[in-house]
Amino acid sequence: MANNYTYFSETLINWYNRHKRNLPWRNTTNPYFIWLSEVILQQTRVNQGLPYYIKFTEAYPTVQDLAAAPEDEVLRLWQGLGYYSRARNMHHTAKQIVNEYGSKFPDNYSELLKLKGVGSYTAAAVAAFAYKEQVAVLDGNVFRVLARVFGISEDIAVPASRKTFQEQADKLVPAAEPDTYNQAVMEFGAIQCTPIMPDCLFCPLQQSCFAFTHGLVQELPVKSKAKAARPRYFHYLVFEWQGQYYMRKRLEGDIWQGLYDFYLHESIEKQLIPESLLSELNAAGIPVQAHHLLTPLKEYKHILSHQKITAKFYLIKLEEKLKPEVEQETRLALYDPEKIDELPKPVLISNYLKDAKILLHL
DNA sequence: AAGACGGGGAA
DNA sequence: TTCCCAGTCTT
Repeated sequence: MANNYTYFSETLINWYNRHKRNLPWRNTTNPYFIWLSEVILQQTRVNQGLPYYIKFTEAYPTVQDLAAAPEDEVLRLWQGLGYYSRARNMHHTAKQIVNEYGSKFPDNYSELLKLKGVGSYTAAAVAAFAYKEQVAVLDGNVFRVLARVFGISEDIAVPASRKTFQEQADKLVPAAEPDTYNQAVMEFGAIQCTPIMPDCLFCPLQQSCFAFTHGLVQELPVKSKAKAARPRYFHYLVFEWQGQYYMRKRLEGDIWQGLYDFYLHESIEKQLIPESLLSELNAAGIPVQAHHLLTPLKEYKHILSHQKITAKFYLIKLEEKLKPEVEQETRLALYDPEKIDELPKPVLISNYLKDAKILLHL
């Protein structure tokens, strides 16, 4: 053992070579594929991201293919993965790579960091995996492993703690194979040094682990609790006209930017106030009366990490199409079910469309 | 520094 | 229920 740092990295690489999963983005040094996988895997478990990685690499084998795709198509492929700004930023960056970088990826950490949607984690990951740059990735797994092995008790939810972890992480990256080492720490955190019930009994770092030797495995890492999700009450008006449905693309400033949903009326309290809705519709020039608003039987609960949405859908058959100026003002447009299938939609909306048998597959 | 931003799976 | 996941951007 040369020193503790090389012991740590060599032990992890040895462990990794015996326990690693065979994942497709590990069998390539193509920076485009690696970047794609890293963006998909941000705040996302491997099992959830894997099918999306397959879909994206098949639909867009090169960065030029991704750059050339319409945004709606990219978001539709991303549908269900969440954090949709990742897809929008990724698309933006693909176009930038093609138009400003001659379709060639930046080949070092600091240049990668300039790309939209590429933060310190992704820049380090691409630099290490595609170019073998000696940089340390720092993700949730690495925070946890370092906190336990080295006994770092700073709150990992606080940005200021990052410095301590980054300094520790930087000391550990070997010059020889930074790519394998970085894969190894993360894989170790994902499989062995898990958040709950870590497999300390068969851990190769057991005797050198601060948390294990001090009986602090349950206490590390320290992470302050997230705020409670705020409740929101959505009343969706599903306007139908001759088998077609009015939908609209969501704007920036709220969840689901760029995805399509229906006319949305939000209420502060759970209960809909019909007078409030009807006057709003009247002002917008949409001919709906109180008796059209039959209380839906089903209530949809949609839980996000920061919002708890309760949604009801009111299907309203229109006698005639909305006037063009009303369509323009409300940004509503008529789509048939085949077209609706192709639109990128929040999971909540997809669930409704399926239940209402407006969309049969999905 | 704190908040916004999705959705799913494990215990 | 609670946690948290191969984080980034905005304010």
